[in-house]
Amino acid sequence: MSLTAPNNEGSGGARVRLLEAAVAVIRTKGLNATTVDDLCTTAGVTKGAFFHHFETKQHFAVAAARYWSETTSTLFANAPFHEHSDPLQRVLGYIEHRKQLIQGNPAQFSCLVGTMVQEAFDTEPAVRDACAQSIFGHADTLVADIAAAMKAQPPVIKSDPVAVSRHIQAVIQGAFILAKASNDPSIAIDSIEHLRHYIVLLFGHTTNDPHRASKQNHDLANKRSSTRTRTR
Amino acid sequence: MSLTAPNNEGSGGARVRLLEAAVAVIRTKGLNATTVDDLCTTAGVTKGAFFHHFETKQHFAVAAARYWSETTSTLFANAPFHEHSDPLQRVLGYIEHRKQLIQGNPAQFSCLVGTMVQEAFDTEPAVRDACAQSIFGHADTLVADIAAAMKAQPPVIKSDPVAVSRHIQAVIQGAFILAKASNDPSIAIDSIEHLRHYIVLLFGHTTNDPHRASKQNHDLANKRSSTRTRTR
DNA sequence: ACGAACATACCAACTAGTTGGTATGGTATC
DNA sequence: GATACCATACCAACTAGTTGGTATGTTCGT
Repeated sequence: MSLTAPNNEGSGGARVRLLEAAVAVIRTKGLNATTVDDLCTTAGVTKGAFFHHFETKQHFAVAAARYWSETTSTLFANAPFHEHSDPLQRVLGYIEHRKQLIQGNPAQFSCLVGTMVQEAFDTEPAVRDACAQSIFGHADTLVADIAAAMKAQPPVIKSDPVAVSRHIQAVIQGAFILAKASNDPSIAIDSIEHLRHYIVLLFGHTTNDPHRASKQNHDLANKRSSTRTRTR
Repeated sequence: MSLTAPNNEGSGGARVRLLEAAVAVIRTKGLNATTVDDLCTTAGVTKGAFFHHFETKQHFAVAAARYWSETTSTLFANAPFHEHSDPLQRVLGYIEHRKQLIQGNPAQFSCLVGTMVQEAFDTEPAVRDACAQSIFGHADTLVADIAAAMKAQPPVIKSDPVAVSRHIQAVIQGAFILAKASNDPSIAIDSIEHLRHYIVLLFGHTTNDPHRASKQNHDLANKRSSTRTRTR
């Protein structure tokens, strides 16, 4: 067993440690303000390790976006809201799930790729595309349920399931910006709540019953082991 | 008259030229990627002028946020949607107005302070606060109309006018992020359209009449001289 | 002539990326 | 089953270029 290893993870961990560091640091400072040295210090590795695993900082940003996609998609795939039998309840359960993830500092609950794409969209196409794949790939996971809900009960305003799934992401991303500006998560939560109202109204549930979906979701969460770690 | 002046605006213009440059450059590259030299080159002035007018780059960012607030608030104050007699139509007119401003490159229609706050919220409180004042100050301009609309016709789900005004801003900000990621303004437009649907549904107008507010707004715009320059 | 509004030249600190080297674990050979 | 060989993972020191900021002029309106 190695006694000289400076980190306590043994060999092979630098890459993942750097990507984890990216999630933490870039969400607080943004992509351009995050230096390679920042990342190395946070990850507990040296610059040599960084450029061994990643050709350039830009390549690293792309890898970070993909890493973000992979880790978050796993979390959402295992979230309890999928167990609802009704597709509309699954959609509302997703929104409720997103709402419950919003707490603490914006750097802890906001979206890595939403932050990065603002800085990279016009200057680094590769990073932008990786962020786009992350956002729209995530949105796509909602389309089937939205479409099924529309088939079961036609919306009061004719809508495209894909466009609705993207609108949901837009509201969430916008809520993060307002939370960052105000330094107050509750403002983001309020906006997600309005998003939930919209979906409810869109499917003709005009009665105001704010606790219904929320309660069902909560019950499901208690049935399982709560696997909350972080948000998207 | 000066013959030696390197810029064609005469003396005293450097400050405004730098602030105009900030709007253009920061919206495409972000705050941290924008160097002081970038700003000076774009503005056609030298570094000496920059640091004559602004103590530090951070102070400049605060000034840019305030300048953004001032210029955009003037534009919105003079927009034609205020002429609607019905408060709900004024709110829908605002949304329609925002939708029509979305075209071309995201750098041309997206929000300066929404971009900046993502980079500055945790590292530069002064910049964050200036951005917050810009966003929430703008949202506040909608509150009176939303409240009046609610008094005239109670919403189907009880809502706070302030929270609704902020939700509107959240959707718009989120729409910008999706437009940047996809490099496609139409995705942002789709989301604003869903926002309009939400307001319509919230006030009980369950009939799908998508052309009504849009048409009225368009008629108003034709009555006046179109003063479109740029968005917020 | 005097201060406000610039311009020019410069610097110390920082940044992405490089170089040359070391530690380690696996594998083929005998 | 020891040894030579090698690829991968990593480290410390260095470099060329960039960055925010400064020190010292110069110009111009009044």
